[in-house]
Amino acid sequence: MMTPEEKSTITDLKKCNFKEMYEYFKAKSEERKNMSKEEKKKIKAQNEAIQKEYGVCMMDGHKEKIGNFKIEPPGLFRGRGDHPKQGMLKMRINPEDVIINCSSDSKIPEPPAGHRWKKVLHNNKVTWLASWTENIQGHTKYVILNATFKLKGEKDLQKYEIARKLHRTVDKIRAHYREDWKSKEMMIQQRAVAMYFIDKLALSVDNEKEEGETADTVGCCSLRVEHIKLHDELDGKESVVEFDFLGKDSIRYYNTVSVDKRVYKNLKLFMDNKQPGDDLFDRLNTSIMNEHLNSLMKGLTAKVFRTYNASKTLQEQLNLLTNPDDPVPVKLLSYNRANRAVAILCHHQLFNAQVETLQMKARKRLSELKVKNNLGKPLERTTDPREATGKLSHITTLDENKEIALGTSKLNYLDPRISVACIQPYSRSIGDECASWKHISITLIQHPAIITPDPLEMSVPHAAYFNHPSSASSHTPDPLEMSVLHGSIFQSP
DNA sequence: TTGCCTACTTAGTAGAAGTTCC
DNA sequence: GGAACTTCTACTAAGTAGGCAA
Repeated sequence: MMTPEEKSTITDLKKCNFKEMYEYFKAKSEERKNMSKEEKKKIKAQNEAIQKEYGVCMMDGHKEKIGNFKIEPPGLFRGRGDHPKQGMLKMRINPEDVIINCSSDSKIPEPPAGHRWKKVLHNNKVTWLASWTENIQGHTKYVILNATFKLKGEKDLQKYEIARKLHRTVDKIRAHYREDWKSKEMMIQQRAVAMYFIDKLALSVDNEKEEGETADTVGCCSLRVEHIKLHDELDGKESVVEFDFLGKDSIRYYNTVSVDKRVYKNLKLFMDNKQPGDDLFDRLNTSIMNEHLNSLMKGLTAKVFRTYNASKTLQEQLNLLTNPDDPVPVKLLSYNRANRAVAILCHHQLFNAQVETLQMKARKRLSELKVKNNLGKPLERTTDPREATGKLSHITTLDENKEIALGTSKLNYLDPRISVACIQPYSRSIGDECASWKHISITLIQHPAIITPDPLEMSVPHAAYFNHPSSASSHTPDPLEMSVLHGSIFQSP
């Protein structure tokens, strides 16, 4: 930050020499690297003490970890993609900017000496503990609990239950929107085509955002004419739609899809007499869509289709790829491939310069190891699993996951019960080799729900599935008692 | 109907932390 | 024992969705 005097002196940053700063930070980083074991230990202990004092709270009588108890430090706003506010200064937050939310009978946290809080609330209808408004976009930021907290698991369970409810009625809903393609009313036609895209392609929904305030990204409802091209025929397929747009986080979505003839015809109509920058679905927005969805099924919103199709894909892939007799490494490879199919569906990407180098190395090692094996084929069952070693499976996974991020779907889209049901048979068949379920699941899958099979030991996000009283309902089989086909939770009720 | 606001949920990235290899 | 590799986690941006008021 510059003072007014500095601002009048420094008019062109290109003429500044930042070498000293650069050297300073380089030295700092070097210093960190060269720290002795004792110093590292000391810092770790200090951090743990801070975590112990500020990183926990009591909620409904449970001790819960707080996710982000440290306020965001000042710095340059990064933003993703071509963000108009990229590089703006994110100001320091002072206690005077912070609202505290806690029970009226609790001990109100002390502000730092010489300061006071903006406000202290006692709102027990929300989950946040403190909030402030950031200066870049004027958004409210929250101090919230860590993802492992009880309520989060319960809400997750609800989310997947709605997805399962959708499964039971999805045929009807699909038939309904197919019928609506023929509607005389333009809004209904547009709504039905958008639903088809959301369902078939797992596009995100997209709410309108203020122009010039954020990067120019779109979702299904805000697609513009310039984002799609129609081909009567392409590569031997008929009625092909070519999508090309920037979605959430400015990740490019490029896809060519052969669509239903009626949809193709509708799209032509929607694009008629429009400029490239015009809305494709000009009569549609997310609240129209969600209101309609809720009338078809209580609790249904557009994003549920993504959850449903993701979990359904996992289950289908697991059924297709796994065999109860597979050895553990092969099982793991199959699980990762199924997970990967979901990540592809949901378009979760990984861009990292390091990944490229890692992949190259992995591929090299893979070709050395693979000679007698056929593990390289994506999404196919391996024919001779016994030949697979854990190492080879691991490297194959790495190789196949180029630019595909698996974590997001694991965390937000995959019903953990499917994973539990899938590896359940293993806990019986592996026997003494892998001493415990715990060992298997930690090695196999870093899935929040199945770090350990013991519901009483679970301290992870989806734990509520198994240890909350309401989850004892008929929809939530005890993982230890499950005798369902591995991976099958989408069965008829 | 529209715009705005609040309160979550979903998302990718950097780098710390942990593990394996030589 | 340290370098190289790999995984995990903190961080925070960017979505979704509901509610409310003009």
